[in-house]
Amino acid sequence: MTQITIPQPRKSPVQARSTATVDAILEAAARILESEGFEGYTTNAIAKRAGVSIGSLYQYFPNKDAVTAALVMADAMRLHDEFHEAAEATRGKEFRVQLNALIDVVVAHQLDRPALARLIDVEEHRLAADPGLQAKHESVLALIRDLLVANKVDLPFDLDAVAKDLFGMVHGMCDLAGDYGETDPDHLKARIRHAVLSYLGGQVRSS
Amino acid sequence: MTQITIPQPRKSPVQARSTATVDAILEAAARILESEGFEGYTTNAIAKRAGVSIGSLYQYFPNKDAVTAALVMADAMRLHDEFHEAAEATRGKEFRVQLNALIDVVVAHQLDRPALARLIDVEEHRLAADPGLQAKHESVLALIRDLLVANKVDLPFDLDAVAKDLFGMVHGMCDLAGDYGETDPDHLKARIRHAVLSYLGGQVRSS
DNA sequence: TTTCAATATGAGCTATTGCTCATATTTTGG
DNA sequence: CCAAAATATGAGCAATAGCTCATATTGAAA
Repeated sequence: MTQITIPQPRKSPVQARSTATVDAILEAAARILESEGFEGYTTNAIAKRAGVSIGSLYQYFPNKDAVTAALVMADAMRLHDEFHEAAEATRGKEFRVQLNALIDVVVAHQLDRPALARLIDVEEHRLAADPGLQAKHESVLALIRDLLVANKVDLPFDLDAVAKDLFGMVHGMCDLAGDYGETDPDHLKARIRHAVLSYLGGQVRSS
Repeated sequence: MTQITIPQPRKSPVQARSTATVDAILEAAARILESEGFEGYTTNAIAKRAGVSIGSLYQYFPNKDAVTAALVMADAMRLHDEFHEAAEATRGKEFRVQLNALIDVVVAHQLDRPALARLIDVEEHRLAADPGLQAKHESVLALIRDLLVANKVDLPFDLDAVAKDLFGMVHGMCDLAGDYGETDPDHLKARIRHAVLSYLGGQVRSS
């Protein structure tokens, strides 16, 4: 596995104009990845679709990987924030309600743009060195684990592993559902809830 | 999503010599994907690593995608065959035993070369048009579903969806375990069994 | 208004990629 | 042993990638 280092942005945007440029570039990058895959994912294509010159792109991103890294980071951030919001919004409620809220977030995030999610996943691995990314992931898993601890879940496995398992299984089920073009998100959610709740077994009672 | 058609092999190898060449090319392709990712995955690199001239590669594969398609197909075939063997070997035994055998196959397949498995997954999507591939997948899912039917699993979801869910969740758990560098496959298997068995809930009894 | 920093532009350089083709070598069947 | 078929070779072409840089435009502070 080749090691990849992502240099810091060449310039930080200070005027409103340039922030818009950066945003347009990231949005264009996402859209191209989604519609063309890695094939059409070139810096020239990104710039063109963003309605921006190639020179502008390279004024804010030192290289192609930096664009991708920013895209991946934005995605991770979104999941992270939505996850924490959902946890906040259901604080103190029934364990089952809290779990459902978190499941909804992950399902929505994954089903929103399935093709994009999958490719971001791959790039996420290639750029895994980025400590910021790992921190976001750890944070999401930690939140799940805390929820398990708070609700005194007791299983023959350590809770870190359980947190990973839950996240992984939800992810995996969404992926395959996306592949087979499942249309009804509620049916999927129902099954995922069933999977999660039964994994946690007798542990899920009303408070 | 750009549509991709994979032309048939230019020539079919007939002598032992050329079969070896084809094998070497596929093995090299796998190894490069695994160690360098999409970055280093070029036809020239594949030929070089296979110890074969670039001309030879293009004598058996009409283009780069054809190499990838063959690689993906070989991988799908391996999983498919191992899956059926495991099902055969445990035919008539307890449901739980049969399930465990199938889980072992998937875990082994996924944990064997995790990085390769993930990239193959992506390419599998890009080349999803291939009917042969889809057939293998359907076949694997059908086998799971048959197992569920034979054991009179009764859940509030249709069994096709359940089969997908089981496959997806196992896949997802393996993926994440691989990401976090879990070393002990037995611990992972134990958790996966727990997840699968509890999803199937009270349905899993001794025959 | 003037001045300078911030931002934008895109022609085009260099490196690399997928791939071809004319040629050489090996194997096989008679 | 010999032709014809199968296989192997690799220099190099056309296309395209990532990226630079000299130049132009815009915005804001004075």
